[in-house]
Amino acid sequence: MPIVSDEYKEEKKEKILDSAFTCFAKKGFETATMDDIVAHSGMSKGAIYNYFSSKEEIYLDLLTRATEKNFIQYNKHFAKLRTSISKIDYLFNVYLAANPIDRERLEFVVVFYEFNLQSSRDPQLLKQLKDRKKILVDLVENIIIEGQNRGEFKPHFQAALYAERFWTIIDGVNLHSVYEDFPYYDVLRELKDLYLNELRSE
Amino acid sequence: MPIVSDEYKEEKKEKILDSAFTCFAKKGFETATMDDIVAHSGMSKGAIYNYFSSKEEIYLDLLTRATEKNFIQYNKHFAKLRTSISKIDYLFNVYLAANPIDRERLEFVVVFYEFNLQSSRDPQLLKQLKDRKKILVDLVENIIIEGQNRGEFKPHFQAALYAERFWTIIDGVNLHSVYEDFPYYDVLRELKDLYLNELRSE
Amino acid sequence: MPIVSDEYKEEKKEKILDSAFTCFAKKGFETATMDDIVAHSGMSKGAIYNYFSSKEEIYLDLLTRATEKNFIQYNKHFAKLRTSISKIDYLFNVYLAANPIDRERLEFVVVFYEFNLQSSRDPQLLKQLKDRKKILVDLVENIIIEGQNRGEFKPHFQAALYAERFWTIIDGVNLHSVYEDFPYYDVLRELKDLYLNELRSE
Amino acid sequence: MPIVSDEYKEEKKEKILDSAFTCFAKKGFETATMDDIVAHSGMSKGAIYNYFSSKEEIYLDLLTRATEKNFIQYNKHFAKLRTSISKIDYLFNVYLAANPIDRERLEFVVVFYEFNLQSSRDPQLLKQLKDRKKILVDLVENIIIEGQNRGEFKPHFQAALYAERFWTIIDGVNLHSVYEDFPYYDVLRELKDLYLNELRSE
DNA sequence: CATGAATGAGCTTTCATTCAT
DNA sequence: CATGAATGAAAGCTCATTCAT
Repeated sequence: MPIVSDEYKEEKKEKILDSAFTCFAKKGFETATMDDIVAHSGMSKGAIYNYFSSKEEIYLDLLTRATEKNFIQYNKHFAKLRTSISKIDYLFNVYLAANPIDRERLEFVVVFYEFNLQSSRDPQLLKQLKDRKKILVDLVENIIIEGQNRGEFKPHFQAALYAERFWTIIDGVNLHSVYEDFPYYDVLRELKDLYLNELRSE
Repeated sequence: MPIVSDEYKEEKKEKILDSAFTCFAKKGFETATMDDIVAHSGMSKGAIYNYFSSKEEIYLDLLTRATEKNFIQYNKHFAKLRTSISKIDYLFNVYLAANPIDRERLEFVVVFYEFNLQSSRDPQLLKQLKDRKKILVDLVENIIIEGQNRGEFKPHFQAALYAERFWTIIDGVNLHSVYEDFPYYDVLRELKDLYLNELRSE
Repeated sequence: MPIVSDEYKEEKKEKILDSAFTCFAKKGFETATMDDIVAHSGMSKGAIYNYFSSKEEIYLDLLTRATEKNFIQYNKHFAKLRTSISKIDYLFNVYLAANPIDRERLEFVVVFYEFNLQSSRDPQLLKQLKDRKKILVDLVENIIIEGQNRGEFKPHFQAALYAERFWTIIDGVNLHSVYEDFPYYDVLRELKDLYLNELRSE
Repeated sequence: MPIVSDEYKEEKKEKILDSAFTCFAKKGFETATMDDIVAHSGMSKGAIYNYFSSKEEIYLDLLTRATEKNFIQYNKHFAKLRTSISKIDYLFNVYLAANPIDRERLEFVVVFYEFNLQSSRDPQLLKQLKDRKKILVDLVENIIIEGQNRGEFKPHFQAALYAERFWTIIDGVNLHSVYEDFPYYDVLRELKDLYLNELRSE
């Protein structure tokens, strides 16, 4: 008979993660302190350590959840779509719909890419990161293969490579969106058209 | 009346910057300590503070110089090239020639992009970064305009936008090279062909 | 009107003390945490605080009970013995019978002597410790006096001093048993013979 | 060309060790804090960490030095003595000369034995402790062998065992000296006479 | 009585920076 | 100019104790 429900605990965890995200976004992982998170969350230091055993664990959980959330969201939407082309189209549109100068989105991008870079120094983190990336690459790769089977896409393309290219483009554009006057929408729009035109069977 | 020559000073500065780069690359800016730099450079702590007034200043100088060095290198090479297309080709080749799994290159990439992301939090850094980026975008933009004037490239393309796209691609590919098994060469090769084919006048 | 019986309470207390002893033995008083005791006992933190008001109180109770237990055990056995010499003999034999490399015994020794040393810093603890020691010294002293009255022991010996010497020997040997290869049995045996030979009337 | 001399550094180290000893003696190793040592030494926290890399290292150095100091002192004095008996006599006298209620001596005893007990939990510490003990046992053992060769001592005694007994006695007496009214002098005196009488050849 | 989540003072340790030599 | 010992404000984390449920 637990004192509090699992929902209660999950809520607390999310509250901590929310505060942590805000702090990491504002200052970066290294620079943000546990005291920052304590102050922002309004919880006590001990309480936070009851839910996470280290600052790094918070960081990891944050990223894991973000990935999962996106993945679930994508798949959920794909269920409503018939053609493969509309799925790729949808993925591009997710990023095209984003407001490149939206503060919150930008913060997320920064925290997220910093994590990527940071992890290049830690084999354990890198492993996790690669797992995550594989999930996303596979997602696109499967759409492409499906599209090739359905005759929507050129059959001779290497699906895996083409999937890699998709995320390369997305990440390149995202990264550049930290520059205030980057023509995010125009560049991404063009790259999308290029991507889809090349892929489509004539 | 300075006691030591400017050359001497410049040499010392470069020695510090070299060590600092190695340390930042290995551990990241926050995690690398002044003691690391002291140990790697073989200089004393006081000596380093004679040339740079803070760890951050070292970081900034490092990035400024890196950009300048690249810019000078590019321009130097362009002088030998006649056609605009060969210049764009050269720029792509610089990155295609890079060994994506070379440790040192990867470390540079990581330090460099970390700096980009970090700067999103500091208006002063962002300003510097944007200046730097403008130099690089202008570099490509000018090549494109030149190529349009020479009839090498399609005339109706927006040169600025197309230049932005160039760096978006490069940065996207670079960023992904932290994943050990990223097909760096294949993805970049394809993106290059796509880029040039679209640009070229028929 | 207590809700639970005293037996119930005593049982719980002993359960806590058992766990606490194990934890103190394994890590030492300072290093062992209440969480360790909670984990080992399977009880809740609140429950433990219902029976003891602090970690220190647990420690004290533990030692008090250990002494009492020994004292009672000794006296119980003495009832069966006729001569004074056999009583001293018995006391030595208790320690000779101990396995010097037995993990549990060693842990008890360590916890016990740590407590002694710790108490030298706290007048209140020291008082308690001295009371305990007096009980043990008196125990031996009384045996010696008894033996002198019965003509078993040399009459001119100062019983109190000789009793002190007994425990000095025991504690010295115990303390050295933390060194793995200490010839515990041989040293104690010799010291016992010496002790008894000197004491015995010719 | 170091900024400060080695003597300067050694002095600082000793200053830290002195303060640390006082603090450990007053509160015990676990309870004494680095802030205590900082306050007592008058040095800054950083300065202390320039000389020792952790609280534990200070503790270890303290004990190592104490042992060495004693060992050197003993040997130095032995050089002046001719007979083996006078050497054993000297060793006993060192402890007989000690004032059992001297605060400083008592504190040293407590810190020292706490270290012994603590080390029973840490294989690395235990190793160090056993090395130290071997040195001291060997010291006495060699005197006894020497005395046997010279005809001063009974030839059939096991020197090693007899040396062990010596330190058992010393440690037993020392340990009991934490009880304020322990007849330290009388007990030790008796034990010394007993020890020497038995050892001496008739 | 039992529970275990919450508290927050306090711990060891780090490190950018200063400054006497 | 060079040196590296000294500084001390934080940092991440622990844990005895409390108390609402």
